[in-house]
Amino acid sequence: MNKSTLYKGCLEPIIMRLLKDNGRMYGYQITQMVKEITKGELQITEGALYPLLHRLEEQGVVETEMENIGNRIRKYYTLTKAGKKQTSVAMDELKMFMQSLNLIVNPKLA
Amino acid sequence: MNKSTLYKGCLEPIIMRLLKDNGRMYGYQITQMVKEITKGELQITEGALYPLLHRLEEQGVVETEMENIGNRIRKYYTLTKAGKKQTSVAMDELKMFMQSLNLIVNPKLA
DNA sequence: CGGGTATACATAATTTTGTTATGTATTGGT
DNA sequence: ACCAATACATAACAAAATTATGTATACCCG
Repeated sequence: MNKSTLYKGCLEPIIMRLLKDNGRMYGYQITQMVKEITKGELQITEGALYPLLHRLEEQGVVETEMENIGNRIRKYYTLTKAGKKQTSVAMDELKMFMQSLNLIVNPKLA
Repeated sequence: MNKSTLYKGCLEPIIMRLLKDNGRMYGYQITQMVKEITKGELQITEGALYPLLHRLEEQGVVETEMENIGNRIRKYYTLTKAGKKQTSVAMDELKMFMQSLNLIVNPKLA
């Protein structure tokens, strides 16, 4: 009965959205921002995030830059041009989905 | 790029919600009602629905009755008492999740 | 009357995707 | 010295959906 499983399927568009808004982000930063924005409701696990980011890179949705912060490495992700287009589409779909969810959860509005 | 994959993880609460609203439903009816309510946006596949219903029955969330319609059989599902309680919890979680999604997709409201 | 579509169930093989666990390594506070 | 936070990564596993398939009745159309 773990509520966190709800976002299965939505994780990808969520990440894409954050990247679109913030331009350039690294993985850990994404997990923290999601936690912050949702007041701790959504917690993205690293085991879900990193493989997803790698997949998006393979697909040409994002591109990466490494940056050294002191002796520590950060891997920054940015949406490619194609990735931005895909994000727009994904956002439309996500919004439609949210409306659909709403219609089901809130049938009185029908 | 199938938008339908978005509801992965939300299917169970969606079904529970419909059962709570409509009292007694059969599988095919559920697929049709979801399609109708969401104007064709959400299409639940049978391969996802039936195993889910069976799981819910095993877990004591729903109980079933067979009914003969002509020569055809319908299997009706109803929430058990425990199932109704779980549905309330699931709805709270789903609403929280929807709010979280909103915060991410609609950051301007922050 | 034959064929396609809708109704209505079910399940198996496969794929996708997330959880859990683990590993490495730096940084900073106490 | 030690623990928590930062920051990456990946492997083993589990859950849950897709896709494909199967069975069977009912109904409409040409």
